[in-house]
Amino acid sequence: MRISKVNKMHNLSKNQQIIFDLIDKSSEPLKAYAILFNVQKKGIKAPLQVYRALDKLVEIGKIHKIESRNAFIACHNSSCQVAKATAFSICEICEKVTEISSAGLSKYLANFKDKDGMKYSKYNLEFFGLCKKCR
Amino acid sequence: MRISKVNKMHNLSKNQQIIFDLIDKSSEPLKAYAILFNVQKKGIKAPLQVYRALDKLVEIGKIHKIESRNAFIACHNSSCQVAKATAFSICEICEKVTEISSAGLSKYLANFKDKDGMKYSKYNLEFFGLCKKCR
DNA sequence: AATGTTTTGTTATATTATAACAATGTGTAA
DNA sequence: TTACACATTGTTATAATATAACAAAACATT
Repeated sequence: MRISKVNKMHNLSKNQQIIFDLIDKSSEPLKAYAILFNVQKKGIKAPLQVYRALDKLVEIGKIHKIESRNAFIACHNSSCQVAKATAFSICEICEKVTEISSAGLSKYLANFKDKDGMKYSKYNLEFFGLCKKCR
Repeated sequence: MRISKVNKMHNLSKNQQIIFDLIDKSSEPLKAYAILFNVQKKGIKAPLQVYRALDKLVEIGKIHKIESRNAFIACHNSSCQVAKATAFSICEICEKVTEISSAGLSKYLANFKDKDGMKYSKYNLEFFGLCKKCR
């Protein structure tokens, strides 16, 4: 049943919930092994358990990977619909990362056509600069 | 001498030149250890020698890192001026990567202001989709 | 020639991520 | 409810990516 699968509520599994809660509570992006150390007391002992949960959470849009930092943050866009069209600002001093939700930006990028007239509904954009505090 | 330093021609060092040549001739992004294996016959034996050259080449804009792939491609923008404002399209099937040079896109992104009115002159954008051949 | 800087060479190690396999749990439909 | 498909877990081992620390050589100014 394709459609119900796609639309289905994602009840997180035990490990997924533990790891999502940790990332969601964090004020900064978390790296996989930082997560591992933090959840060892909860019985998650191996890197693979962490990576599997991270993969799933990324797939369903609950978290995003900051590619330039190999770190993960919870999605704070409207109900995590925007799993595949992400934009972030990253402070080069304090490493603060903020998810950007700008209708204008996402519209512009979703409609962008390359030289071959090709459009892309999936993208990841990382802006770098100095945040308010570090400026 | 600050100014001459900033503007100076980058005569590549021996290792930098070897590694740049390899990347420049490649039709696809190269990973660090793939580079290492390819240049061992030229006397570059250790990962660190590769990473140092890569760091420098990225810094001076001769190559770019494709963050989502941990791979490197030569810059094909007009004389590599655009070291810090990069955009790529990536085919999710064949992994072909193309650097996008669009005046409109770079203008839009350079002028983009976030909620705090903050602008960013440095960014990296990766589009994902299917290339012509794989569509 | 003296000086500061960059680059190199080298060994070791840290960090990030996946392979392979067996077992257990969960949702769904007959 | 039982059986089936599928997702998740647990585990050990290993692959892939990247940096630390230190000494020596090369290079570019003065």
